[in-house]
Amino acid sequence: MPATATRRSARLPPDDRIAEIMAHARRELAARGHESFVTAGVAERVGVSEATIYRYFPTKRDLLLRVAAEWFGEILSLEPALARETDVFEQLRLVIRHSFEVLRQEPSLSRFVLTEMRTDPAYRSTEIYALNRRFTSTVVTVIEHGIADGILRDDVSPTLVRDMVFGCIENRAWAYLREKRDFPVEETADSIARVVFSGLAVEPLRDRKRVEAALDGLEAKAAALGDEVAALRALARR
Amino acid sequence: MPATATRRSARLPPDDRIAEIMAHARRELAARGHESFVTAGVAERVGVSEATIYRYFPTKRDLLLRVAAEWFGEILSLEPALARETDVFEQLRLVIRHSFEVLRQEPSLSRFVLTEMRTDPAYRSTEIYALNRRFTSTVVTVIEHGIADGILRDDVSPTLVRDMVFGCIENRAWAYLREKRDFPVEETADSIARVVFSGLAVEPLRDRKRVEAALDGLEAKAAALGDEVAALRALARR
DNA sequence: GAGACAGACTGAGTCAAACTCACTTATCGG
DNA sequence: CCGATAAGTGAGTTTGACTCAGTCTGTCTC
Repeated sequence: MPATATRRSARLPPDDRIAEIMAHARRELAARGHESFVTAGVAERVGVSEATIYRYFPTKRDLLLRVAAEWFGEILSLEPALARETDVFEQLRLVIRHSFEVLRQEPSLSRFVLTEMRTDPAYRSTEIYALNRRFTSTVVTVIEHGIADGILRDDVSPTLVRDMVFGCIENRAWAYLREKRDFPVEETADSIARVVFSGLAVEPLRDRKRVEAALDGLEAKAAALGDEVAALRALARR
Repeated sequence: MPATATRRSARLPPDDRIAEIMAHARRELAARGHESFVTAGVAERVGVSEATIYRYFPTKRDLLLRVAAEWFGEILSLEPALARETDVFEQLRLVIRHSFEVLRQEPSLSRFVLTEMRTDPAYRSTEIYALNRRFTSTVVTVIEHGIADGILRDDVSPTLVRDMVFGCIENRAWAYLREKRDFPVEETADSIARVVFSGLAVEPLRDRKRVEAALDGLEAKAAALGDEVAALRALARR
């Protein structure tokens, strides 16, 4: 073993090599963002020639896709313990806050998913799509539960609410993803949850029903009293 | 004039050449999308060498930016006659519908603005940003008017509503921008406007106040009648 | 322990597309 | 009609994705 040996990577079984490439690719993606992600950089990190990467991944895009899917999967597996929380408002707030935290902690991944994946005509057959769908569906479920419990109005499509919530999250997050401008996660999550909740709450209507019942009662009573008074007056006049 | 002359473009004053390049670049962008927009293609369309394009535009990105800004400006100048409409709900519906129409009629431009521009760290100093801001601000104005007129609740940030509305529009439009899957513009615009409007409408509260006043009146009247009846009863018993 | 072999690995390319530059030449004021 | 100005370009360079013919090595067989 000569001292000049440029410690080249030893020969490895495919699965190990693939895992190693993906691990380094993730670091490259996290560090530089997908815009300046270069295969040569990954090759150097791994200590292997570029051709080796192309042995296992047909294209750079394919490598990025697999890396992103794996990474995204790991992150989403850390879902907040929604099940334990029973309050609809609190559940909604947790999901929104978790989204913001993911966006803030992994900006490079988020940017890639948001700008590169969504534009792909094959997006819907992507693993990322399935993962994202599973994640956003928690909002739909929460809303549906709210409706079932009679807490939320039933005349609004839960998927429309989902699109509004996540669309809003993205819009708010872009300033951070672009310019690293920090923003109040807690506060924003709270505002969004509150708008959705108060906008969809069924409470005003329920109040009105109670009031209507009270009105009916009062009117009946007033009428009865009126009659009685009239009767008494007639009696008194006699 | 030999028959073999490859009708090269004649020498032109800078402004004319710039205009010509931008016109052809727009066609190229519309036809192929920004992903496969190549400067060589534009050069060929114009009938000029690639170097000529680089004489007037420092980078391909710069050319695209200027083309997009011009194009976007023209489209947004065709704003629907919102001023004439006084109904808050109707105004909201019109803005949303107009957005969908722009997205559908110019998918290549939309994709470019949505995926390439927003990611740019310098986005906020872009002309596109200013234009987009002016456009989306109509929603903020509409909401603010609604609040001022007492039609909408005043405890919700209009800019949050703006982000929800446009975020939702984008999410709904992506399926179309990706896969040319058509979608019901009218219906979706209507749904969004309705959610926002009914979610923020102040009506239930106003109703309740009127009802509370009526209740107070009735209760007072009932009490008065009760007293009178008691007095009359006493009189009658005598 | 030797020889064969599969297949992991790579050096040295090709190719496409953005971008550059030294040079050419049309046009226009005088 | 001439010369200066600047519009225009052919022939590059560069960068980065991707390819391929061939090399080398760990393992398996006998």
